[in-house]
Amino acid sequence: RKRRNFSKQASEILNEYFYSHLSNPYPSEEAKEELARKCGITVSQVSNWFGNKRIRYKKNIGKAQEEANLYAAKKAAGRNTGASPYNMGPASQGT
Amino acid sequence: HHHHLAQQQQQQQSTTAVPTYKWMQVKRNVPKPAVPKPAPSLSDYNTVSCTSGGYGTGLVSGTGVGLGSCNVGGGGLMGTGTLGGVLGGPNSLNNTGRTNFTNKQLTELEKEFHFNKYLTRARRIEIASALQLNETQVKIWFQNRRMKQKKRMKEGLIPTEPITNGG
DNA sequence: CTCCTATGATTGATCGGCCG
DNA sequence: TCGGCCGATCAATCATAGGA
Repeated sequence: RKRRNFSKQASEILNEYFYSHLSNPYPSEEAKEELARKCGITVSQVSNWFGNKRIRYKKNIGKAQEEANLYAAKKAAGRNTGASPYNMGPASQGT
Repeated sequence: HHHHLAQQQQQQQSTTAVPTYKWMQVKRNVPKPAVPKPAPSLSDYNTVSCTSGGYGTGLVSGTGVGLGSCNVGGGGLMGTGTLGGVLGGPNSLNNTGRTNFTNKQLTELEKEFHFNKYLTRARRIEIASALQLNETQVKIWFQNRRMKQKKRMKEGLIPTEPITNGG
């Protein structure tokens, strides 16, 4: 069985969501479905991706993650002028 | 939407410094990292050093950590099982406390699973004893198994055997 | 081709919520 | 109140893909 890395575009979408919700990177089932559709992968793969991302982010706290955060933060800020790709409900965020 | 609160610890204005959120500090009650006992006494094996408390800043979700630290030598459910095999059990405990199920054990468990997805108390005891596993181990295995099959159904509608499509 | 790192998938075990 | 189950997640690990 050969594992395939996700497309650059998919990784981009996932990272955008992750860093845009760094305060609570736990997408709801609904959000996962949306991400899966946009990334062209399954919901399970989205779950796996976030699971790995969270764990690996924690393992690198104080290394280069902060840098990555900067990357997405800027990106999100610039693109959100119109149709933001993060319209999905995160996971009981805010009230 | 459970033990994770989007509670901000600190909001730094500098872009280079990322705030530390709760989820980043969430530490789970990691199982016992095996028992480093090169010289197991044949009598005083009762001294089970459990990593109770002491997580300091760690946000252990557990409620009043102290007893649930050790998954072995507990009580109630696992009577003779003893996951960690304090008595030098034949189990393949990893350095991290993760149990390495043997092929035989997995085979037996899977066989049982095909027979019935849910176990009864009696059945569990039998299997646990037969496979030399903890009752909890068997219970958890079935739990995970059910979830796994469910997931398979959702993706490929194919229970058991993740056949690799030739496409 | 070889060595090392990044990354997706797997899985035993944990957490909180719900039910009888 | 207690034990079992569910759904989600954690945390360690496996195997492979990708870069130098």
